[in-house]
Amino acid sequence: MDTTVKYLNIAQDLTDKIKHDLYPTGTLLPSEADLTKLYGTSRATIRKALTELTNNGLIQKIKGKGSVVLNTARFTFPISGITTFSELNESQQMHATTKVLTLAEGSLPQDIIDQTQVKDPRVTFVQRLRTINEEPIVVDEDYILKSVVPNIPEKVAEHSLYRYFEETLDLEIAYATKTITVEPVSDKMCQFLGLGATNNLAVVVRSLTYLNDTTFFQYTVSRHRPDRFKFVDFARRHHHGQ
Amino acid sequence: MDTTVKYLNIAQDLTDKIKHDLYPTGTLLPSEADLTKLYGTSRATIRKALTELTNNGLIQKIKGKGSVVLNTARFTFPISGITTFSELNESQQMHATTKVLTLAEGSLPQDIIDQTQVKDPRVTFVQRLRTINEEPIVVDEDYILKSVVPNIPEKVAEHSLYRYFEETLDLEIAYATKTITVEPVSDKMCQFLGLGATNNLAVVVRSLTYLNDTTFFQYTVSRHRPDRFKFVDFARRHHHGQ
DNA sequence: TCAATTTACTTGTCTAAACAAGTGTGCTAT
DNA sequence: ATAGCACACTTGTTTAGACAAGTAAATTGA
Repeated sequence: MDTTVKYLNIAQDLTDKIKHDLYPTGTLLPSEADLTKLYGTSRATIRKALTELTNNGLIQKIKGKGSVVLNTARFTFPISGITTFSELNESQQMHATTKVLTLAEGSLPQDIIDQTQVKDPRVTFVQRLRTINEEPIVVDEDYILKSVVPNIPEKVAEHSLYRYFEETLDLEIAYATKTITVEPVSDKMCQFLGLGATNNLAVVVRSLTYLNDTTFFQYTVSRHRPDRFKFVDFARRHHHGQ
Repeated sequence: MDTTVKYLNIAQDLTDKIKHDLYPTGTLLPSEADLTKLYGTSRATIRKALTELTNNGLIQKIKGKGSVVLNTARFTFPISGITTFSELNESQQMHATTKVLTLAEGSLPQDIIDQTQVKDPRVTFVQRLRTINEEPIVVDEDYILKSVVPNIPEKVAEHSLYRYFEETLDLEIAYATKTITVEPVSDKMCQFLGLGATNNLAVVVRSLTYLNDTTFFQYTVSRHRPDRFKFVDFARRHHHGQ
């Protein structure tokens, strides 16, 4: 929490104050000059903090006017960015469970080997069923490179892979590429998800996850019940000028 | 194109060079010091340009090493951010058409009035069917506030709304919130999308779009054929530290 | 030979300062 | 009264410099 990095601390502090309605939606934040005095820092540092808030969709800066606090109420379900099931579960108040269906050694699917040019395709394969309020929501299949994570204890699979990666192994997860499609799934998958016979479609989210040093280390296929799937995104318009 | 803003020009130049393989995937960009000399500018400006590339998923910066060019080949279909059908159509090479099904005046749906607190709910309603290679792909329904855009010529609806907003009306589109869900749709919608009787599910993307001064001005509901829908995203991991 | 240290180079953070440009208020001259 | 202007305040861009901290290769010492 004490990041020792000023601009992140300031960004966190401003974020907290916005969430606690100390800076209400629709009002202006103090000007950069005022914030500079308030936090006893330089304007460049304040601006770096405000850039964070802008990227997170918390404020909109207007030249000549100031920083408007945006309505963040609709954003209580932020699945954009890389957020995990456990983190989602903790931020919301829900009765969620994770059941490990499979935990085994195996190899990365061939198309992913081709895509990532990985040398050593040995992986730990984890298949898990996630439920919320006793209702099946999603089946996650993770392929985790053994060259990066040699083994995964069963207890870890039952809880949070990411916490194990980041807190125990000190891996620095940096970025991921995701695709979302809708596809028919196998009968067994329909059973897991509790899908009726009339409809065998699931929402499939495929992720390739990379570490800070750009090494690929995890491939995930998540199959969601279509009637329980919701993806929320905040997007800024980049000026697509010629 | 000549933005007169240095860091954006540099970012565009570096982006072009990466796309043309002048800086190949997996190699390092010149160091910030070298780029400073190359472009005859300050390091802060170079760093602002590199931040753009980082946000766009083109490079990964590694402290002490440099900026690694990422494999952008898989990203030829970037629907993340706010990108429109027309822009997509032009960047890819496809035979796409737009057919205007409805162009009328109306009112914003009540739930959106509540969500946005808009005072004047009068809108122009545009319903359009998009096809690619003679195949129906998506039906877009746009509700555009008359208080911001008084009227929309039919010819504009046939081509690009955004080009009209940005280039003709000089509106500055800033950000949008999106949700993606999967929902059953009406029989008529099934007809438009060419969906068989066995399956009446469509991928529904709802967007609330805002201008630079935070005024809400457009609500869009897009219903996609599930078997033709693909959403691609690049996401960075924010450190969810305590 | 090999481990430890130094050194050079890299990115990350922070500061202070200047000017450009957009917004809004209020005064002034007509 | 009102149109126009000046002024104060806002964010946006750019510069130059300093130090911290991570990486990797070269050097040194045992």
